[in-house]
Amino acid sequence: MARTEQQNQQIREARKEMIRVEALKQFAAKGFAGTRIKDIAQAAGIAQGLMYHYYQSKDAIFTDLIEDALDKLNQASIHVKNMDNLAKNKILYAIRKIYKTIETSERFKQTCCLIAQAENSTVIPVDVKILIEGKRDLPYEIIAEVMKQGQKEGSVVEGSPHELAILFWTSIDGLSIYYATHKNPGYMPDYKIFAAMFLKEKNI
Amino acid sequence: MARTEQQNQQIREARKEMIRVEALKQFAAKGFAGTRIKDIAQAAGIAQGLMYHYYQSKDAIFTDLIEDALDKLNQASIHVKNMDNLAKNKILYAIRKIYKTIETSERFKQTCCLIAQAENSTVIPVDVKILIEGKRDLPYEIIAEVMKQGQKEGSVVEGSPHELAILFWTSIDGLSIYYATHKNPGYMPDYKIFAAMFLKEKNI
DNA sequence: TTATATATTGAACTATAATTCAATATATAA
DNA sequence: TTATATATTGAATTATAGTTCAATATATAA
Repeated sequence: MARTEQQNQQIREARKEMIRVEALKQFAAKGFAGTRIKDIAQAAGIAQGLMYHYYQSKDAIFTDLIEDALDKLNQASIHVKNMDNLAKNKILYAIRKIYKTIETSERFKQTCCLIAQAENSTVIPVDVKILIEGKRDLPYEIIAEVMKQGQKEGSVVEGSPHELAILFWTSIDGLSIYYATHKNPGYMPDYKIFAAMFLKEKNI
Repeated sequence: MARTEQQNQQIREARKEMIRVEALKQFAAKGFAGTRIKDIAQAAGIAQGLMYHYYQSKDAIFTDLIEDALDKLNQASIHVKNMDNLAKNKILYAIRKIYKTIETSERFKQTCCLIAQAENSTVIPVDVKILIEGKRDLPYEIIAEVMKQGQKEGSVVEGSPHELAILFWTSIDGLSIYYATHKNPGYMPDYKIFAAMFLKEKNI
């Protein structure tokens, strides 16, 4: 016999993780169509053929990343939804958290960028389209609900909660794409400025 | 002899315009890497080979579109810069104009989306990179100047004018990408909500 | 040390997309 | 009508990228 099954599992998972890390970088920066398997393999320091020992196809890597990213985003959204607090504070918490994490975590920034690109792209694998179809709405719905709550509480500006949610997420998308591709800045603009779009009181 | 030179010129320009219209649609929806020459030709109703009678390469079509788009954006920015008015009004005018035009003109929406994608993509032809390098800054600079003017006049919120400009354009980018790829809505959220991010007074 | 299961490589293969080109169609000046 | 310059086609060619595979390396249980 050779290695135990457990050892192999461990190696397998470590390699897959390496591939995922590099693939995320590439997909976030270049989009699905613009990313080359060759480049991912090169960045991960392995032969191109080895990619297919761990992932069935380019589509499969992308699908894996997207599924993981959407799940994390949804989990975070649910966390905001379940907070026992004023809508105003939920909104401020969410924005601060997103801003802070984009600033401090390269991987999170790339993840935001990946989702933003995938949700707005028409040239992604059908599996991914279906995945997005099923998981995309929750963050929009939750933010819309929080906006509605805030309007009842008098802290959030007037307007369709759904439109406010679109404004919220599209602005986050735009920012994360910008900061994922522009190396220089590193720091994000003050989150309070962004929050002012939704909150009535300026003194936050 | 056959046709006069003038007649040929006319045909040539009409065909190029047809190609540009369809290419813009495709590039805006799929990005540079995700767009196929075959699809542009098909959409334009011509043989694939004919594309190369009018444009040297896929790169050349893209470059042509980007140059045109950047020039239009810069012209519009200069128009805002030269307005003899309070910063507050310049900002409101700019946002209202952009929102209104994204709403009413498919082509403008696609153009916004094209620029947003190109400026944030690392997989575009080098010529286009250079083009963007040279022409991208003006809209950012002009909005930053207007923000500074507004801060002096007391109408614009505190914070680095440059950061405010980034927030301005990345949010526009996010929105235009969203509305270019999601067919259903058609109408944009109220521009005043977006404007509230930058203006101190809520009663606009 | 040896046997063996799995990891790894790199070249071959296949699929897809960009580009070229020889052949043909077309419009108009003569 | 005819000659001819240019438009147009579609198939051939070339380039690029994804995938497969036979050969080889490696780690460890026995």
